[in-house]
Amino acid sequence: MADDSDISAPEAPVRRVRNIAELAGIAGVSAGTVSRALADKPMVNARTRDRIQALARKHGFQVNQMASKLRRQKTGVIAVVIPLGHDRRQHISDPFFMTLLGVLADELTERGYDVMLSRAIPQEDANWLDRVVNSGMVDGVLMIGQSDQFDAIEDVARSYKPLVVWGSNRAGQAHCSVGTDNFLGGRMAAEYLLGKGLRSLVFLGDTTGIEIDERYRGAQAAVEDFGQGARLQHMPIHLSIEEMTDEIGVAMTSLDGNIEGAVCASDAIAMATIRQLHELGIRVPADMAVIGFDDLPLARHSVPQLTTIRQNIGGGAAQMVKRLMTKIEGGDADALVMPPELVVRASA
Amino acid sequence: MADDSDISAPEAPVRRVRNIAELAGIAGVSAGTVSRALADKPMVNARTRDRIQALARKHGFQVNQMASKLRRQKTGVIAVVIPLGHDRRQHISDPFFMTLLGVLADELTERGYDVMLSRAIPQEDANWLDRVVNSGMVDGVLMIGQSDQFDAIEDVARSYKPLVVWGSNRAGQAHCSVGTDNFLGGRMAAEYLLGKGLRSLVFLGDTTGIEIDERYRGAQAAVEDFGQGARLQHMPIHLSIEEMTDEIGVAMTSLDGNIEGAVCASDAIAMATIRQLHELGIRVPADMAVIGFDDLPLARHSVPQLTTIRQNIGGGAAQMVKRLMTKIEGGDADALVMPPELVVRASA
DNA sequence: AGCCATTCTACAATCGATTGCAATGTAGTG
DNA sequence: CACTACATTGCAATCGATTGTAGAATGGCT
Repeated sequence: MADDSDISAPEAPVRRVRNIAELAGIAGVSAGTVSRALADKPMVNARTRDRIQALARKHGFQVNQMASKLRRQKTGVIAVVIPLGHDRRQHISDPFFMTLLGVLADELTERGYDVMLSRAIPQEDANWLDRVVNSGMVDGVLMIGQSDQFDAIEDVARSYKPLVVWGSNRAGQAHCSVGTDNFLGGRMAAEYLLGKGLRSLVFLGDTTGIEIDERYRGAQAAVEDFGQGARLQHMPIHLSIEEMTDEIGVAMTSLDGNIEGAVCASDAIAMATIRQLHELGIRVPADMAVIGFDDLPLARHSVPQLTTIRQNIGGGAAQMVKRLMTKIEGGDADALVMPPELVVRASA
Repeated sequence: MADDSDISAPEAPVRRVRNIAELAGIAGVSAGTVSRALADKPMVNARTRDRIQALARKHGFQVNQMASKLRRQKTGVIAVVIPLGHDRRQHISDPFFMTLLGVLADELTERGYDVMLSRAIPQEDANWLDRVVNSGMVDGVLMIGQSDQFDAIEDVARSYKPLVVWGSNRAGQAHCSVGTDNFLGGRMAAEYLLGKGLRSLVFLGDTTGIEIDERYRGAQAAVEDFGQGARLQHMPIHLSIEEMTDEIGVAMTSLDGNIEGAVCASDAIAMATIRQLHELGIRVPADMAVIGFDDLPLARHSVPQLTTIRQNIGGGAAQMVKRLMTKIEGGDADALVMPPELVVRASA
């Protein structure tokens, strides 16, 4: 009977309700009751609850998350941060970032969390991580890659629990990481090429970031162990697509002797390489074998399809989120090092 | 002299300060002064300001964003939402989404905004958009694609100003959109193939979403206008990479007669198509021409490189953000329809 | 009717930062 | 010395929702 819309026209423009107090006024109850009703607390009478919820719908009312989160000291937001440490021109749209981000976002939204995206540039902002962590905006932090910020991450991780990082695991490190055994992956890639009888190899990738450095050292180890005159040259290739393409072109023409196989630090590099070789009239894999790293969805879309070292991105993302959840709940979680897997397709 | 760290060990563990009041206590001033000092307000004495800022740094103090945002009624957060209306299995990691998201994120972080990522599934949640808009969590909303939610978007846009959508523009629509002339793009793609003497074409893409539907209708118009026995078949292909691949395989073998050219609704579809054709021993472009849509970065990485209809994603993203900013400041912004551009590479 | 147990609801404190206004202090001037 | 002007700082209200607790209302029972 206090419901005015029954009297006025059915399509009457309902006044926009901005806060709980107003809605409480309309419903003739107190703000506390409205809050409990909207939260489906059992304490409030079922009839009042339904009435209030209907009223809220009718007036298009949504509780103000800012206020709610402040009061409850819980935000329901997870930050996904991408440190662009060693290669600041690397774009956030890097295909590996994007792929992992996509899977993480799916996983998190499914659990009712919102995702906040942060791009961090350590050179410009020394306590980049602190800023995210202590902003009071997020319940936890997922990080994609360690870049060259291992120590900075360690610092924060010692006092901040809900943090999980995609990347390498060094013995005794404080932060919880989920990632692939990069050294083994690099080794597998090189061994595969060596096993095919190729002796003159090149590693394409910039080794400032620790993950790629480990891949390189793995490949090196494989070549050294193999002996028999096998050798591995090294060309640092940046990760931004624009730079990458030219650098690879230069690399291909400036290398020593006749290269038979390329171990690439990522699928993106591998694809750019294949394309450059194609333009130089060098056939893959007949004239040169190319092996990638990551096994991104697009690895299957190249021609020839990419032979690559697979990281289990989907499984890894799920594990990152799972570990983060237990950490948010106060538990502890250990690091996860997943075995890489050789995926033989057509490029090597 | 009140500074205890000068007396105790240099690496003394400093107590973690959680709020302004605590820091104010340490500094011997009031909370208000601390707030002003940290915000660099000119009102506070330079010496006190520096002292307080130093203290804040030392104790690793960051103002609580939740509280700050609540008080200031401004969040500094922009939501980027992706409606998965017609194709819920479409993954958030779709390459077009990811590419646009990447550019948007770069653009927004540069302006000091944080980015909140939302995946919306209209079937499961009728007022998905309302929820984002009225959560009090964001200052504005950017939407990637309209999917089949044109009306829902219109509804919200009528009362909610700071909303900009990537997608099509229909005469008289209420929401501000930035996008490509999809009809013209589809037409250009088909005309290009027709101009090469190809007569039997197929359009690959599901037309439930309005953008792709317009591309299809553009291609149709081109074929009809051309006459001379040219014809266009249609195969709906879903957008998730997993489904796509099989569907294309089926499509290629079940189509009527000898297809000479494929107009693809996206680069992702085009690349999957090229690969499938490669496996069937059909050469591109010698046996069949394939033209994509989008010109994603990866279009240059396929072999052969993709001929495609270019959408100006970078420019469009910049325009979306610019329009959103003027809308946030209370201004008005009109829609932008960008001309597509034919990029001829090697696949057609 | 009277009493107890049970359910609901209202009140008020709280989360942490911001900001208008009042109050204090200091310097400058006649 | 008195008084004004200005620079700083403190006080307290406020943003909007949540929640412990006290008290009111209801129902059942003797």
